[in-house]
Amino acid sequence: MFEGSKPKVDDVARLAGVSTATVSRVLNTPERVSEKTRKKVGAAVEELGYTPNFGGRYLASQTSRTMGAIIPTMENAIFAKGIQAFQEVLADAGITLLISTSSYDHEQEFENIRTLIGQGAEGLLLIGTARPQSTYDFLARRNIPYVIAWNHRWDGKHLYVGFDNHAAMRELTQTVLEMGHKDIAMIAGPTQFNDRIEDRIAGAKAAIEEVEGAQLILKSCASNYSPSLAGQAFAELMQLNHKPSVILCSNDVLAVGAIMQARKMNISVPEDISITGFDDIDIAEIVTPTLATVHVPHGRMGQAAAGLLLKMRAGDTNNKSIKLSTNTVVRNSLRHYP
Amino acid sequence: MFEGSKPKVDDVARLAGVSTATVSRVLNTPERVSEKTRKKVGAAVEELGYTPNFGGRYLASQTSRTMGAIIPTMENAIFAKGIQAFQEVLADAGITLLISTSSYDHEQEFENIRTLIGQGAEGLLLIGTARPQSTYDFLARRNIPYVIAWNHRWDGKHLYVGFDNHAAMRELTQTVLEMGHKDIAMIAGPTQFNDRIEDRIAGAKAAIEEVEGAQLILKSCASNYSPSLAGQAFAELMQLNHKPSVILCSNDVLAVGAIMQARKMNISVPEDISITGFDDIDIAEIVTPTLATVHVPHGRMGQAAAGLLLKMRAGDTNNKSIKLSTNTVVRNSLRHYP
DNA sequence: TTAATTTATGTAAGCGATTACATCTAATTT
DNA sequence: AAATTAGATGTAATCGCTTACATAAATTAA
Repeated sequence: MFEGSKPKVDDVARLAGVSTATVSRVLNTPERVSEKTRKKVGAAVEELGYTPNFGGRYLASQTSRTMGAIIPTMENAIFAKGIQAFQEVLADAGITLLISTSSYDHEQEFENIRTLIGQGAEGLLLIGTARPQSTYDFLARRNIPYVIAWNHRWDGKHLYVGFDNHAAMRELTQTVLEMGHKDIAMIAGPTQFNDRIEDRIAGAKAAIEEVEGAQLILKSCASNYSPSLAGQAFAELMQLNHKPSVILCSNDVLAVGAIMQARKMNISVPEDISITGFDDIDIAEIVTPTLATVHVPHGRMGQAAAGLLLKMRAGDTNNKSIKLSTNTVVRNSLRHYP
Repeated sequence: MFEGSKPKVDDVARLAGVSTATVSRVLNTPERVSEKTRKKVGAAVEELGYTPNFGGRYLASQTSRTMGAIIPTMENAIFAKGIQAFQEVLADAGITLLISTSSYDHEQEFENIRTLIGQGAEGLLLIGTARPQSTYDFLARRNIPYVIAWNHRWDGKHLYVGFDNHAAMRELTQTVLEMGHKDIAMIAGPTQFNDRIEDRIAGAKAAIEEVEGAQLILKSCASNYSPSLAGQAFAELMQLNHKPSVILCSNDVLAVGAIMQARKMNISVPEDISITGFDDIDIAEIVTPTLATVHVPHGRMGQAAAGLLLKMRAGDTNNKSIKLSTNTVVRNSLRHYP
């Protein structure tokens, strides 16, 4: 009780009157130990409050039962649900998840990858594809299984567990076009470290090019998760002579920023202008008017990513990317034009 | 490049033509190595893409440079900002953060604690005080530094980095009372694993008892983070003969649930009824009407918790709890009565 | 009953790093 | 120039655990 130091296998072994090997077996392969000793050892473990030291275990067994996830930020709800689901599946399989955030920075992401690998991560969840080739080379050289989530491409370069941002945005845009909109603006954050946004922009463009007379005004926003910067972008769009009738935002956070700004400026949505988002996070249904957006199955994506990594960890080499479907959700922020 | 196996100190040492001890010194105490060898070793590390193995390092040095945080859930934005700040401070100090979620379950939290300690966590961030004594005993026996965040009590039992939920709720309630409300309802989630909610309820009661003729109807909600269950609780309150003029919700998520339900039922907030929340997360300003709530400095709390744990890790034993101040934010969902 | 097999347990060699201590070289002092 | 000291590097023990192999005990077969 007053011993600050942690009990070790030897302590447990001594108390239970067995060898350290037996203690280890009880912990790792209980079926190989007789009922009787199993109980003795169990009692000793309990009494001492023993927890195996990860370092020793990892070193000896060469397996860490650990995986890593690197997300751009936790502040944004976009990743929360997916990561939560990811973690739950791993926890059920007895795997600990290490999470770190890269702040949308390649160097920091690389540092995080190094650290996680050093910590013994047996698999990595990465968000999106945009990162230097050197990072991929590092991963390949080390032979670390990883999956790319939140996006899906057909390039066959990586294992994806995500959705087709291009197709999803294209579909949403088609819906918008069918409603009669021709003058379409888009507020999107930086694409430099964010392939998802890049694909969404391309998807919108593709849809618009198919319709005669429709045109896109692309307005960039300095951040992908700052409602106030999106509000600023909205305000600038409203100063144009030829105003758009709808604004597609690259995600829900920006869309909400735009809606809030519209309210401030006494511009009513959707009467004066329609606004759409992407992701369908909680706020999409909370904001007034409710936000038309693209629904993304975040939970299922996290689960699928975990499942895939677990399979890879088990040695399964014949794995395929998983494409999840999204769907356009029309809500009050979007209406027919005129 | 094609070697799947990870390079080890020996590999680096061989390539650089030095001993493993020197490689280790370059990595950990570079000032003890001559400029020349430092460069040689650095080049070798670079060429091999070497990352020290955590297990070996931890075992030998007895220091993991790792801390753990256990939060009830990630789905709820309530913890995101604080944890993000916590992680940033740790990362700056070169400490890796391990995060796991307990789903508001004591057993699972205990399991997580064991795992994190096994992983070498040198400090733990826990949310709130409500957990079995046995968990605290375990922590004490192992001599693991921990801080309790998201709450602050004067009992001197733990190191807190948080705010006084009781006082904060009391202050909000006083504001409500000063606006003339007498019939006050409160929607609160389960208190069983959640001391913060318990304190908030007590705080509201304390304020109400001070005012003659004021009374509290406590309506419990089966979850602390389900807007729809809060909506249900709201609907039930609306069936009372003697309806309250204001509903205090134990957090913003529940408050938003109540507001949404009110809208569905064609009850207007705040004309027909006022609603308040707690936490001041993003949605408080997004929802219509904007939500009156208690502002909590989540970011500063995370930073302070990290700072405190770092100090404890450095051996500083004379640490004190940190109480952060909150403030009542009156917004449109709350108005004078009548 | 003895031999063969199965099952349970123990012994001891690593796993990959760090670090106390020893050694060697170079710089400084006397 | 010899003696002392400081600085750089190497040698080898060590951290806590797992596991291949060896051994002992229990069971089954012959």
